Amino acid sequence: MDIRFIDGTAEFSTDGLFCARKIFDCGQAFRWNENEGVYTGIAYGKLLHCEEKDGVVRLYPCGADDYDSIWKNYFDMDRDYAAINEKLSGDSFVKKGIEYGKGIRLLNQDAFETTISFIISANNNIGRIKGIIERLCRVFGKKLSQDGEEYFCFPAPQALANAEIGQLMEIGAGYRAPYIKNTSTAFAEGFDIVSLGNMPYYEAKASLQKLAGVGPKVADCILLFSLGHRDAFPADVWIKRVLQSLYFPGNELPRDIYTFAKERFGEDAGLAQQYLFFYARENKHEH
DNA sequence: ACCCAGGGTGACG
DNA sequence: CGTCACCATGGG
Repeated sequence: MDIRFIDGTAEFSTDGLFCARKIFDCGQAFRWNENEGVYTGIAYGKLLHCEEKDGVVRLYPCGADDYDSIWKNYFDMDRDYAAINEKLSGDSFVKKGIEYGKGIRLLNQDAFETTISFIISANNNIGRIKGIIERLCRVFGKKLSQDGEEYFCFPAPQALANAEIGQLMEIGAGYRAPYIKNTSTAFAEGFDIVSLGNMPYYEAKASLQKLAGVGPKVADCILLFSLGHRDAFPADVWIKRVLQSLYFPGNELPRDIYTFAKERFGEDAGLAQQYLFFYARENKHEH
C-alpha cells in the first residue's frame, strides 16, 4: 500500500482491504473502542487513533518512525490480502464469509497481552472480557496522558506477577485470577514466547499449554494473533457451530479440527477462521 | 431460576 | 487417552 505521512498522520487507501470495524470488532483484540467513527486503542505502549472515511485510512499520531517500528507490523501491512482472499475463495463457504468480512486483517499483537487476554476469554463473553482487561490496565498498567484524557497501557509481566489474587478478583477476573498471576510470573521469569514464533506449530502449541489457564483453544489464539502462526485455527463455540452446520451437517465434528482446517483451507486457515467467525457473529440471529 | 459466554483444570476410569 | 463436574461473573 502507498503510505503518506502528513502532520503526524499516516494515510493510505484501504483498497477494500482495511476495515477498522471488522479488524477491531472481530474478537481478536479487546482494547479498541469506537467513538464517533474513530477507533482508539493502545498497543505496544503507544496510543493510536484509527479513522476510516471515503476509502481512506488515517492513523494518528503516527509518524514514519512509529509506523515502521510498530504499526506496519501490527496491522500486518506487508501482507497481500487480495491474493490470500483469492486463494481462500476456493472454498465456497469461506468465499461467502469474505463477502461479509472483507477488510479484516490479522493483527500482530504483543504476545504477553494476547496471552493474558485470552486466558481471561475462557468461558466468558466479549463484553465482559473487555471490561476485565480495561480494569486490569487501569489498576496495573502505565498511565498515558494525552489530549486531556487518561489512557492505560497493558501491564508488564512483572506488574501482574506482583498482583495479589484478591486484587485480580476485585476487577472481575473470577477463577482465572491465579492463572493470570502464575502465567505472568512465568513471563517475568523469562518465558521465551517470541521464540515460539519460529517453532513448528505443534511444538509451539505444546509449550504454550504448559502455562496456567492456556489450553488448546487459547493457545491457538496466541499463535494466530501474536506469533504469526497463520495456520492456527482456534476452535471456539462459534466456529464449532459454523463448521457443524456448513461442513458436517448431520455428522460428528472431527476430533482434530486443526488437521481438517489445514487440509481444507491451507496455510492461511487462521484467516479463514476469522471470516467464518465474523460470518457466524453477523448472522447469529438467523437460522 | 436457568443458560450462556472466543475453555481449562483436575479427578476418575 | 476420553469424559465430566466445577470453576466466578454478569447479562439475557
